[in-house]
Amino acid sequence: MNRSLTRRQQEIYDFLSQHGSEFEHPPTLDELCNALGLSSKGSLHKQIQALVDAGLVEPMNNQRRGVRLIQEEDHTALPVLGYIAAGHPIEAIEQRETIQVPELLRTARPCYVLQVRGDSMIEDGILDGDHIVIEQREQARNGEIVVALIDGSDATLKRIEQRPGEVILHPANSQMSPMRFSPDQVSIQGVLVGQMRVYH
Amino acid sequence: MNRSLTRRQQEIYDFLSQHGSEFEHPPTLDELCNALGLSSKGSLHKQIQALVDAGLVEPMNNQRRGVRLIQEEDHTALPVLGYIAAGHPIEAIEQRETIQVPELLRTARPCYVLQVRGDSMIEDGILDGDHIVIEQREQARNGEIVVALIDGSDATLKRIEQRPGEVILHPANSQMSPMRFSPDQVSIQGVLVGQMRVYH
DNA sequence: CCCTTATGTTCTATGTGTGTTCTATTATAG
DNA sequence: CTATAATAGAACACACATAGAACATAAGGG
Repeated sequence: MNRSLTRRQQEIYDFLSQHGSEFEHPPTLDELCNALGLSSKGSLHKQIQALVDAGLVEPMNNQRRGVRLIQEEDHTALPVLGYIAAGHPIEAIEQRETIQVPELLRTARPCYVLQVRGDSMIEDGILDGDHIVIEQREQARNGEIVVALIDGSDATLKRIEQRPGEVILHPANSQMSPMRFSPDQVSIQGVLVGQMRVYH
Repeated sequence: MNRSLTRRQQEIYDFLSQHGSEFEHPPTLDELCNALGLSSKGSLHKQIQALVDAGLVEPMNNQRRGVRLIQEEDHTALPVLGYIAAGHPIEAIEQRETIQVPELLRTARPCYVLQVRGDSMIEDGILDGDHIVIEQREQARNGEIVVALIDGSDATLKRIEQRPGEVILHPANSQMSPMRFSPDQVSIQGVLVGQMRVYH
């Protein structure tokens, strides 16, 4: 889809990117002309139409200040919802953040990313600061590592064991003990499908 | 398809590779002529046409600045060179393989990916089967985890400690012992900058 | 509600940068 | 010598860009 833009179109696109991050409202055609050193908004309009056709700018049907860039979503990116530390609610990140996730590390189902806090899974090779990829689903098989919500408030990352009448959450840290709950206390938020770590 | 290029064609191709990584827009034929010391764009055009026929350059149908190299490279992908197991040469993969690597997990320098075999770094959270991202360089700071080549043949992934007159490679496995070498026995192949694991 | 103003849309005309094609000439290798 | 590669240069065709006028539509004020 990223067809080649002409030099001028690229210039206009770059200016729009720049402008969009600085000002709340898109510019008018006249303002654009002024900024780009053009004297004919008719010419400019033609260029912008090319960007619309290229799928980079929203179609502006007679709207004022309608020159808005289409923010094309990166299909390889997933939202980073926040931090997960054993025994605390998931701590949301202020502004919406995303991170690229290789296809290999995700599944066809909806996934999201959390950042790990703490050492509760250290013996399974999940360290403090790691990014983990979670597949969003409400059921898990025994032995899977899940994001579990306890009593509707506290989230934790543990290996799950579901027995008749009870649910056991196993940490991977010999200094911590498995936790037992009744099934109605525990709701599964997702299952671990990938993990990433930065060393630099 | 990859028929042999003539001397001039190779030269042009090389220049285009160079240019493409530096400038956003492809050059015009005139610019190319100038850069290559030609005075006839007609001649150049013929050469470029040969590159098009060879499948190395996109067909430029009357487009301005249409001299683009064909590149199907996914910029988020890195080559997977093979498996690394302590004390063996890196086992190359038959067919060239690549894997997507998030920007966060790589650096600006050239990087490649290996897959880990064995548990020698298990206590640092690097498990059998993990994919690791290696930044290609020949020097390392003490404490960094490196791909080291011992005696020119055996590759291994260890934490490095460089002392005057000796190099110590530390595994992260209490059942294994640090290994000592003289500096001329050890050559650093790269430094660990990222790690990924699949759980599904 | 109408009028004005600001702004987006459409059209024609024009210039020029740039790719294309051609012919002719000169190297270079076998 | 012959064939291939490489070059120059002219002539051409078209993509790209621009200006400017005229028209259409939205927004706001009286």
